[in-house]
Amino acid sequence: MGEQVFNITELAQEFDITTRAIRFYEDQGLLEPARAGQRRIYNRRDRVRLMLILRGKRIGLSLQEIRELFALYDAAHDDEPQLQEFIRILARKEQQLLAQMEDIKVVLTEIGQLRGQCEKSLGKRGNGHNQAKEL
Amino acid sequence: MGEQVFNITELAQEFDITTRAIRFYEDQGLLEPARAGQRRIYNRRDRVRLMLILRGKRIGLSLQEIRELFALYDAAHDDEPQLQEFIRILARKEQQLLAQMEDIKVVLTEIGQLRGQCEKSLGKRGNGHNQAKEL
DNA sequence: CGATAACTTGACGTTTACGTCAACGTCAAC
DNA sequence: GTTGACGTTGACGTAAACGTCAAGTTATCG
Repeated sequence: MGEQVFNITELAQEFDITTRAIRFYEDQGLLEPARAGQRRIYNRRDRVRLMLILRGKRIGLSLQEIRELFALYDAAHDDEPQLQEFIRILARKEQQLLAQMEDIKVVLTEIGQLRGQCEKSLGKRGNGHNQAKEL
Repeated sequence: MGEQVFNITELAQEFDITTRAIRFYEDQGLLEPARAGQRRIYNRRDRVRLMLILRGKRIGLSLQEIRELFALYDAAHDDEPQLQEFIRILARKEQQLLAQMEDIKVVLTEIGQLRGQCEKSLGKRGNGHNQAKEL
């Protein structure tokens, strides 16, 4: 009934990051793996944390923000002011994410239009001087 | 019939950035405003460029990527290989953006769930030891 | 036992995107 | 004419997120 564990290179390979990055996250207080001697041993919970870190990064959170969210989440279960603060942070981030999604939609639309234009001008080649609007 | 122009502080205020940032974008080859003596004069086209720069940043493009896209867009009208490259870059970025939107959706969903939990535990207070699942 | 591989802890270097002076130019207002 | 307000060009500083050695430790294989 031994719990499943991982070493640092396994995690690095699984998530396609460097071991240096993983140690850096630990330096920043985002991970606290157990040790066997001086070597780091990661359990499933550590692995989940790492996944959360990486997803946080993908949506534009800084490591500091991720750490704050971890800390608040840990504290939020029995401290009401912390819990309120947690909710506020989440709401604020939600607004940022929604705004970002709007930007992304706009850009995707424009990409589609531009690609349409490109392929058209590839088809009827040789006109060479499309009027470039305003950019 | 003089064209509408702006100076650097006007643009800085309008877009809530510093003049330093605007000059930095020029250093990086993203803007080329006219000059009146040594002072910079921005026209509507410069202003649109600045808007594009800022939107590019908001969706996670580096200044270098933005510059490349500008350059490719400029060249793409009469150079077919450039145009193909342009399309490839746009397609790649589109995939990144779609993946990012997926991440954002997941996080927004979780934020909603967490907020629900928070408000519930605020209502029926005093149980103090919610089982924190896996985080 | 020695070699090799994998891991460890510093320590310093790097890139991006500006911030922050310093020192100077210029133009209108007093 | 000088005093601000605003603008300019360097030059150096900074924070985030690692990369890149260097030098030592531990485990394992033959």
